[in-house]
Amino acid sequence: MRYSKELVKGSTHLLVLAVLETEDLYGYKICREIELRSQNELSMGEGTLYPILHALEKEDYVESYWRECDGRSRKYYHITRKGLRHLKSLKEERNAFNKSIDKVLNFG
Amino acid sequence: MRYSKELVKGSTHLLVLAVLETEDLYGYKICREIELRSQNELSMGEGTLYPILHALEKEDYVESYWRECDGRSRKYYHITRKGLRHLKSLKEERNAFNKSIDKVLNFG
DNA sequence: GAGAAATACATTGTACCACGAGGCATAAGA
DNA sequence: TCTTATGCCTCGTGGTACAATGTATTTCTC
Repeated sequence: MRYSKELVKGSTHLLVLAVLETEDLYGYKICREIELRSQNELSMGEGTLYPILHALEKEDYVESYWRECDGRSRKYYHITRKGLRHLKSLKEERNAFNKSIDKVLNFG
Repeated sequence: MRYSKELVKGSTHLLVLAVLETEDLYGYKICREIELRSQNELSMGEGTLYPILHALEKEDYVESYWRECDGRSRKYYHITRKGLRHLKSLKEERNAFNKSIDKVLNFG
């Protein structure tokens, strides 16, 4: 990513789930979608994305299925209801965390 | 901290420098100050803080000096001009990063 | 039609970093 | 006296983003 590796941590699952909230997508397309939405300010490598997708699937936050299209097989990911709840809680955690940081930064 | 370890990453140096911007403090007090300012929503362990202070000093973002007070020796840290510049850039990076995340979350 | 670039999946090894657990010592309060 | 708070520090662990690498297909360019 453009940002320090450490800042990015903790936001990757959030980003992936947020993109999948809109529509089912396959891995490669998720990377492109994150770049598109962030106007190329964020870009998640595939070496980062695929392990995340597998982890999310293992926890039943997403489901995968293969789909043939344009004579090409792609592995699509679909966010589950559990995943939607998780996404919501990740967003809330992010908001609360940012507020806490702001308290320290803008104290007094 | 109350928050997931990963969210916290990338914000620790920012927090420490932000606290030192106001006044010189020693390690133990920095921990307490972060708790105070965040109303106990953030709490940095000493095992986290001290390595950070040493790293910040190594990069000339802070300077340390020993001071005797109340019959007790404490190692105070002072933010340098270089440290102030670094703090400013960390704040800017944080703002930009949050905006980028928001773009992905609130797309379309 | 040949070669390059994009598409698409994935694994592995590395480096970094927050944190808990410990260690040591002194001062204050119960 | 004993516990708690203060105050410094180190080390081992686990988690995680990422680069590097591998494989295969399709599309674009010359």
